[in-house]
Amino acid sequence: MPSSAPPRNRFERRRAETRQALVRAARRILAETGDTAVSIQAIAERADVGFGSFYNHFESKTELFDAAVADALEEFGRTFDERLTGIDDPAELVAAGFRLSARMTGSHPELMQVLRRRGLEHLHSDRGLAPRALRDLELGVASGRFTPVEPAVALSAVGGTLLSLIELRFARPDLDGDEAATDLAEMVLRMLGLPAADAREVARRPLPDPDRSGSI
Amino acid sequence: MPSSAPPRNRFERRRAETRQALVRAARRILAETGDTAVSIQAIAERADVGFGSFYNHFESKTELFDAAVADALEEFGRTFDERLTGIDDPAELVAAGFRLSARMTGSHPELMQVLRRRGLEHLHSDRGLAPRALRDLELGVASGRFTPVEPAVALSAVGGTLLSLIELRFARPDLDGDEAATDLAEMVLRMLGLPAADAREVARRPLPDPDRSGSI
DNA sequence: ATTATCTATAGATCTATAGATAATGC
DNA sequence: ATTATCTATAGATCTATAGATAATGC
Repeated sequence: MPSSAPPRNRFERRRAETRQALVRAARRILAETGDTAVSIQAIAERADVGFGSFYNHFESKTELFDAAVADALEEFGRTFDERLTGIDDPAELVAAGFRLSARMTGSHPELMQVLRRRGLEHLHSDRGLAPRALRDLELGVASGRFTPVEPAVALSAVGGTLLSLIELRFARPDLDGDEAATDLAEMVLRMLGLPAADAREVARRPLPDPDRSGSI
Repeated sequence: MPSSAPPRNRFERRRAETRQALVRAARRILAETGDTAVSIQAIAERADVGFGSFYNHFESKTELFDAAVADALEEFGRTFDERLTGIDDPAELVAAGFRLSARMTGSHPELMQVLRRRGLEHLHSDRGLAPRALRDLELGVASGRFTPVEPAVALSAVGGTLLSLIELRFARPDLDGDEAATDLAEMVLRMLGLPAADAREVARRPLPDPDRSGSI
């Protein structure tokens, strides 16, 4: 996958656009129904791309949908990078991540639906967000802020709770999302070993400003 | 669904057996590949049942797979009932549930794989385990053992963590499962508001004996 | 007589590819 | 000249049903 090489000429740009159209269509389908048995014809139509073009880019539906999930995960990670860099207290980072995720169910619903359906199976992946989360958790333990525990177990706890927050946002839109996220973040910080008072305070620190970047 | 009426005569028994064969085949397929696009023909073969029989019991694959998930959830709940009745401290109940679930990935792998793939979408269902878990969490809050919080948020936290424990057991079979479950249970109890020392103690209480019931 | 299962099959749908068409590189 | 896209289609596969077969109820 030459995802590193940016398109040089018009050929490559057009090719990349067709591929992106297919990936975006797959993301929409994943978010709306999750039905990966949908026909390649329907996918191509959704992408507004000739039917045969599919085979210029992917060998199977599985391959396409995997690419779509990877694409969503990457966008999720990018948003985290944009919005959360500069926070170096691991506890605050966890809390901010929870609250940012809750807000993203409103601003990036399609992306979050994909995560909702496919996130669990990437929790212990060695690419994407998982390794970074692991590192932050280990950092928190090393600095004495978190109670020592097997890193994979801590990752499970935090990741599972985050996914269930996303599920909660979609399953119970009647609840106040930001409040739920804050409460859950506070709970997660207690889980990681922060004293109750600290957990309460850290979970309620204001999120960093969106800077000049658009809407979130 | 006349799931309440037990089969009276040989006709009804045979009919129920055919249906069960289809459901069990669907459970195996869900556990092994999760590929719900598999053909009805392949399902019928797997169940060792004539192809046309499928339509005597289900109108679509979706209907069959939903029944298979419901079947798995029910078995999960039944096992909890058998093994955890008699525990009335909500904190101990949560901890025992975590450790029992971890063990079940070894003793009931197929069942737990189904849960792994489909559990999240049933977290806030109004049938099955969710309502009971909600009740226990509310009980814990009422008795002062747990810190007060919106019940659905507590359910998200506990359920999400449990699902990620199941994921962890399958993704990292190299880790000691019972130890991971105990550690995670301890963390969840802290999350719910137990003091660290209490959480540690409760999470390590011995599980109730399997009584005369077979192997777990 | 009734009911469920099984086998066979028509018709629909889907996949993968071949060949024509259109756009750009050099 | 090269390359990607698009259209058309052959062949494979899948679904849903019709009708035959087998088993039980009464």
